Amino acid sequence: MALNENTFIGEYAYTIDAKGRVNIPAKFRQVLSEDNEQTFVITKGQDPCVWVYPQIIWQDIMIELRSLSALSAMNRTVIRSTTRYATFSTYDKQGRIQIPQALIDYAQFDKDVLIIGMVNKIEIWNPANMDQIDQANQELDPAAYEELANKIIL
Amino acid sequence: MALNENTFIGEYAYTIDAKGRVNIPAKFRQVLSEDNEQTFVITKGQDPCVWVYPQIIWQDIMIELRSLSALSAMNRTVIRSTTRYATFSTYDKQGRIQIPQALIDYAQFDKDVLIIGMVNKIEIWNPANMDQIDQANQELDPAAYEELANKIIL
DNA sequence: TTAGTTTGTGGGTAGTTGTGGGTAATTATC
DNA sequence: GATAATTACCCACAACTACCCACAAACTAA
Repeated sequence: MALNENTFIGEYAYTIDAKGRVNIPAKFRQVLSEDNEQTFVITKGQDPCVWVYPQIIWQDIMIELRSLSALSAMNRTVIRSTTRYATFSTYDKQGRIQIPQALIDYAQFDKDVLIIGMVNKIEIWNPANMDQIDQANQELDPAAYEELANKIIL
Repeated sequence: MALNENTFIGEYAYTIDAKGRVNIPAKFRQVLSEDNEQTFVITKGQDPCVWVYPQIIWQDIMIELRSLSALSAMNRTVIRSTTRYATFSTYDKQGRIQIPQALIDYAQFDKDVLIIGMVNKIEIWNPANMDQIDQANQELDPAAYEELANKIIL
């Protein structure tokens, strides 16, 4: 795999139009591997946002989910929540994907959206929700956050 | 890896032009390893400055981030805050990279900038901020200096 | 010193990108 | 099966970006 294939980083302020279409940032389209065939899987995020996977990555997620035992109620919940809202979507000639209405409602999209590269997937947020949630997560356990961040930042 | 590959030292006074472009010092370009493909990752520094990684070094950060499960809210926050302000940037024929507007604002760049080699990454400062912050940091905790002495021989 | 090369800085132009909207095809509803 | 609603595909355009050329200053070598 080429150096940065299917690796998404950065933040982009875009809009969602009346038809529920959102542009995939050009930089994200450029790092998509060929075998993705311009197709993403759009699903519900764990946070109040929308997750968008390249279909190649999604296949790996499916394999992982398959390996989870269905005996655990927790496992079943995880499988259900990631699978339930998932749809395939190929972007149009302008590079836009269509967000299903159910997810627009869930993530409370109005017009402006924030698109964030999350390495192996893409998050789409209502900007108003973003900072609020992120802040709250960080304050859950500042010490643990600090430790983890220090381990990663070079 | 050759001895001085991707190792940046020294300080350079350059300017940022109206289009937000900054020159990468020739000496820095010369020590870049081939596999960097003339590409850097530009992101927000911990101090009020801009950090620039060769993409090879950034790759290590990405590997760490990929290993974090998205089921943990804390992990998601760490990934988000790490990648949010980051962009890939290949330098142009004149050896310049483009600094995103958000980072120009954050680091308060006007026209003059100070470029500092930080061994495995590069820092870009507004010269006015530089002295001030550096001074403050040194006075922060003399004891911490002593502690560091046990780990590093200068 | 002088000529040739490299380096830093500025700006013009063509192509790309984000966004809006129109029309035809498809699907759903009665 | 007819009509309405939705979706897919196409075109248009302003704003932005990448790429190219130019040039002066700094450096290098003879």
